[in-house]
Amino acid sequence: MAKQLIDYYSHIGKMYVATDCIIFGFDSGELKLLVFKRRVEPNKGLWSLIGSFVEIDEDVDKAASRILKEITGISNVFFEQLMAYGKVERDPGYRCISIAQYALIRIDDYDEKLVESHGAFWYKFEDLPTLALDHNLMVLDGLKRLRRRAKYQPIGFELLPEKFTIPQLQALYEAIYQRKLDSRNFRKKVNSLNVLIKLDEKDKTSSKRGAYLHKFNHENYNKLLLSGFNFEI
Amino acid sequence: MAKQLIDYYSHIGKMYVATDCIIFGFDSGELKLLVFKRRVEPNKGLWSLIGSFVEIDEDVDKAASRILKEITGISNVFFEQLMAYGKVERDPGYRCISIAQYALIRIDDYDEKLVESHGAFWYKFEDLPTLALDHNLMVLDGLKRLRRRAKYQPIGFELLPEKFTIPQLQALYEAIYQRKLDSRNFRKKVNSLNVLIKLDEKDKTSSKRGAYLHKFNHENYNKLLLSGFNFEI
DNA sequence: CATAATAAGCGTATCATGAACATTTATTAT
DNA sequence: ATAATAAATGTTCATGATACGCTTATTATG
Repeated sequence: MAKQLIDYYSHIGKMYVATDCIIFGFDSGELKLLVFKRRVEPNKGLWSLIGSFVEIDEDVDKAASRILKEITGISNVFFEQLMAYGKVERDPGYRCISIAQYALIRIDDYDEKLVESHGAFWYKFEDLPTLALDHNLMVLDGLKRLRRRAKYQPIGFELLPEKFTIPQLQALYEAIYQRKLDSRNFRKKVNSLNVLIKLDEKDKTSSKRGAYLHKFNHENYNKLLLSGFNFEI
Repeated sequence: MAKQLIDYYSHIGKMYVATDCIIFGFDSGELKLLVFKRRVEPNKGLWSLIGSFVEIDEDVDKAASRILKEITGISNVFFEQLMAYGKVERDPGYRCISIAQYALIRIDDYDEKLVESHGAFWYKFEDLPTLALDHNLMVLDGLKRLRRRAKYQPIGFELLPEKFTIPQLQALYEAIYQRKLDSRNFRKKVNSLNVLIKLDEKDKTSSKRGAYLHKFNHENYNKLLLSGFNFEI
């Protein structure tokens, strides 16, 4: 059988396989994206998504975990595969397909020193420069997916700190959708989901009155997921 | 620069890259899937999705087109990438990642002889056997995607012949969602979209009275897509 | 030729959900 | 004491989803 395998596979070309991470963060009311200066050709010196080749004995998703851990210091970052990018000419160096992943991180969680030491930078989403290879396309596709997902799962919660206020949550959704939302309707929708636990603490950084902090109720959230809900806003 | 490229890439393992097609069809009220008997190890003889390795100078989506053309004889089949499957152990032969695509074909369109000559077979979706490698997982993921997509685009139309009746369309959606739909509400919804052209012909194969045949209005459909509609049923 | 049988086709009432919109409240700074 | 600021809350209206029963066109049959 081993012989037959070799015969069958041997005329086929092998390729490089990479995975690139579209890392979304949220900070001071702005949606941000983590990028770094590419250190290798092609496109050396250009801003680029953070990625790596997939090792021959490594699962693709493990490779993404590894990259995310390396650059942010966090080991359980929320990420999910977007799709594979497989045009022949996408990388002018060698034939290389890339599997894009999009990740959401709580911007207060990450290890700032570590990020800086890799020459990485949180770019405001709107000001994003031209990125290496087909990375701008990946980012656009990633944002579309983030928007679509945010409608069916309160996925945005992943981008906020452990404790957060309703106005902060609203600002996040406004950043994701790039439009203003009505605060009364937003509150109503969020509360109707029963996935927030109101705490007795207030956050007074943005108003005199202060806004109540909330925690995420993971148990109710999981129940909700199973029953197939809708977070259209 | 060439030298540097080689230095950089040379320590990385290359892999086989394949693409596998989840081909949905619809026939006599049943959702079906096109599979064939695998002719190579590993899993030789098992039913399998139809796939192929991606050539070194071939785009991934071109490879999928090629496969679909080869097996069905149709050259503009609707298909879309699902995602990449990249577990190390997914193929016990060699390290090989696969990019799954899901395709929808009008079952009356395809070239029956050609399909048979490849040893392919339209399996009823519910009766699907164990497939090779991780193909059952791909199929499940593909169905989920099909269902999700069918809510936002009348994607199901792709699975019907040029001319079809409303009851046929309803049966298709019932097959996709595996539940009965109310015919009055279904009609109302479909008609409100203004994407069907009612013809003067009737199809009498399933009733004495006969049901009016309809065509798909591509122009209105494209307008609708742009305005971002919703086909939730 | 009359009648039975069958699926196609249509309309209405009710309910749930999203959208629009203004005022009061808690707190701090002056 | 007052002004300033953002947080918090409730109601109405429109739209779309769901539930539900009756009529119609046609063929087969006795």
